Amino acid sequence: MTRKIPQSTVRRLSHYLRSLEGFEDEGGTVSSEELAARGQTTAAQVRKDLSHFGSFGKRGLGYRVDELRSRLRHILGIDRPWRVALVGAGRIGRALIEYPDFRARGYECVAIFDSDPDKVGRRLGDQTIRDAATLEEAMEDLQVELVILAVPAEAAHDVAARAVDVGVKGILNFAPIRLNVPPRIPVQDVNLVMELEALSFAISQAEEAG
Amino acid sequence: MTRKIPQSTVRRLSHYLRSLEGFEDEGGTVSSEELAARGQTTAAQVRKDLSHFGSFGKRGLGYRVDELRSRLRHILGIDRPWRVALVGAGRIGRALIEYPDFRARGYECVAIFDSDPDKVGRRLGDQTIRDAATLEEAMEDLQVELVILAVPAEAAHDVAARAVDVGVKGILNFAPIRLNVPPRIPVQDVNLVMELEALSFAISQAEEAG
DNA sequence: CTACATTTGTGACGAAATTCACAAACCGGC
DNA sequence: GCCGGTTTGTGAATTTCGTCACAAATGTAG
Repeated sequence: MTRKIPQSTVRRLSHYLRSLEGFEDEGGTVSSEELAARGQTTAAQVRKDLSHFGSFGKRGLGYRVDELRSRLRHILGIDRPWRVALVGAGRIGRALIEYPDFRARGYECVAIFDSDPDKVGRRLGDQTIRDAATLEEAMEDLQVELVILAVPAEAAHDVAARAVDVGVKGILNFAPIRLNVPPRIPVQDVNLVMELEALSFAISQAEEAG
Repeated sequence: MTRKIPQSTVRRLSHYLRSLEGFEDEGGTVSSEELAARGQTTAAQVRKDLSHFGSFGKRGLGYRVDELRSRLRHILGIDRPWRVALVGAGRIGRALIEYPDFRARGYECVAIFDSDPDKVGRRLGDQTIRDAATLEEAMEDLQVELVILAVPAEAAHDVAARAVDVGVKGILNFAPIRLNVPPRIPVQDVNLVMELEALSFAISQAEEAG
């Protein structure tokens, strides 16, 4: 029932959940048609996406909003808290950690590291910035599960390897390189330059065509 | 030769370019095999991706590094400067604008807007933050081509519509909603919550399987 | 209880992207 | 100039993803 799930399906699930959170009608139901309208997709796609994970939803009625919501949270793995560490207290790292939705969705920042001596010891959010040299010990103690990697490209491989060594389960990678970690460790790349380039590409294409 | 290009191809092109920039060997050549090794893909995929845009590269030899680099820049539309405006001078917008690669790649921030009176008039980077109410006039004067939209979800639709009205060509959207703009206007969504959820999903899946 | 109006879940189909495999092109050496 | 070793470019096969269409299930009205 739940084998190879397309990445695009996961992104849509996330989007469905976002739509459902805008719903106030607690006890109500929602049809695949309605979800599709909010999500730039089709009703069939919504049903197919959900069917990968079982069949909740009643024929003739639709999906119960509250149930679907908690199912999606479970599927996406956000029905439990995650212990997160930020490595690299630069602009991007800070922006993310102070992002209000971050904590609200169960991502709990339990440690922040940086290698810059000027930053070590200062506070950020409710954490004191630790020396990156103490990364292994601290991550093990604090049982960090997830690392947000926001360091320069040169340092990224090293940090990733060390984090994986002490049992981290996944990495959100802002460094513009492909990390070389064992395949069992999921890595999600976020690359703002790539997004900008995709945009300028699309514009250039549109100009040529039009 | 260059019709419907998959989004995944564009992302890979961007990645190839990043790899090539790490190359010092100016006059040298690189094979699809080598590019694939750096890019988490296959040699055939590299060749197929490039073949969408013509056939540069010499059989038996590979691709000339400097030529491929400039070709990719042209394809991605970054062989010319882009006039960019930032709307929303919050954490995310600031992080992006101060990102060193940003300007280095030809994205020139020519205006910053915010609706918060406390922020209007303050400086950010080399710009003074303008009142969002003056958006139309300023964008037209400054010939803004590209908008980075980093405002709360409630305001995003309105700002997007107004920007499109005064001739903006594309939008990099950080608001967690699907913008409702004419299809001729490319929109690139960046959604950090979605990335985190994709990551926790992948981890949960890996745990179930392993 | 029956007829009817909905809406899901899913197998069959079609489109799209990736991989395969190989002929054509190129270089260097002799 | 020709041969051998390489590597591209690309049609064809394969795999993956999205769409369609419809039977099965459910609620409602009478």
